[in-house]
Amino acid sequence: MPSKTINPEDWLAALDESGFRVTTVQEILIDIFAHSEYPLSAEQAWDMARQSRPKTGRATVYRTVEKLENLGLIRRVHGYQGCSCFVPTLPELMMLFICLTCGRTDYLDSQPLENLIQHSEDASGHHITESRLQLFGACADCQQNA
Amino acid sequence: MPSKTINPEDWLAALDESGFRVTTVQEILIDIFAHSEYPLSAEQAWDMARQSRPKTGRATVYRTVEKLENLGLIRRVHGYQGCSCFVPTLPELMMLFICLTCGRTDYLDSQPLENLIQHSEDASGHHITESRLQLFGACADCQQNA
DNA sequence: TATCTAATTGATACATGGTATCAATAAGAG
DNA sequence: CTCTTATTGATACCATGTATCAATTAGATA
Repeated sequence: MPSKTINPEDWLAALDESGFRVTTVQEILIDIFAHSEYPLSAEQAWDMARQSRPKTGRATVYRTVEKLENLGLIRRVHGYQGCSCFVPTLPELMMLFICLTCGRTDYLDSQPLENLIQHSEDASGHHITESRLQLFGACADCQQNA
Repeated sequence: MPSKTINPEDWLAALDESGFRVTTVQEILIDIFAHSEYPLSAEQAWDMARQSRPKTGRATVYRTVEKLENLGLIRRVHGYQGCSCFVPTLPELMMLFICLTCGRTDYLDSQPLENLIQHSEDASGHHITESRLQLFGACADCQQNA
């Protein structure tokens, strides 16, 4: 089972190493995304950021979300309620599962996906450089409580 | 290798069977989507529809696209240039490959995906009811012409 | 610590993609 | 052919995201 630990310190270090400044707003947003169990939109993140820092600007949040996405720290969720939410990226390539009942996300071992890609490349002749897989359904907990 | 034939007649029949009226605009749009090699946005479809019927309204196109999506005749592509384009749905569940060079789509056999889902269900305890997989890269043709 | 410079920010205006409204039109059942 | 109502087009509207630009602030340097 893959590790599911996310460390905000590492994100700040990644910002720094990429030549960006470490600012208050970015610290707040990193903390928000790193600790959320649910996918968050920029708009939701803005609401949450203003709870701890009311004058936070909307554009700043959108810019920071874009920056975090470009750095690979968060990734976009292509869900059933649109495609504007983000979850933390885990170090290894992992498949994302989203529970349609409680909304929580889980990361699954991606070895089967790597096998699938290899197989599909061989069968089709295409060279596959990127993949995007998401799984939806009822998580183990929600099945029990149904 | 799965069949890749799309028949506009079947789409019109599907509209009819679902209790919708078969109108000129919908015929035009069905023809556009059924014959496009590339994913099309509602906006692009609107432009194309107006070439054969200039007074076609924008809202009508958006409504028709939504209807076709709800009927399962077209499906949304979650691509790198946004998530607002659609491709025809093929009868069987198939994995979508999109060439990042020429933009064309290809449908691959989805048996490996079904195996993957089965495996992930067993390993995680989640009940998976929906999946969304897209593959990106260079198609066989574009590799040769590179 | 004080100074300096450019990255970052917030406010605003703007652009894009999509939806609600509603009178006019047209599909298709009788 | 008539009638009912789904569908349409025009318009206004909304939501999400982006460009602009003066003000602020991180953090390097003195």
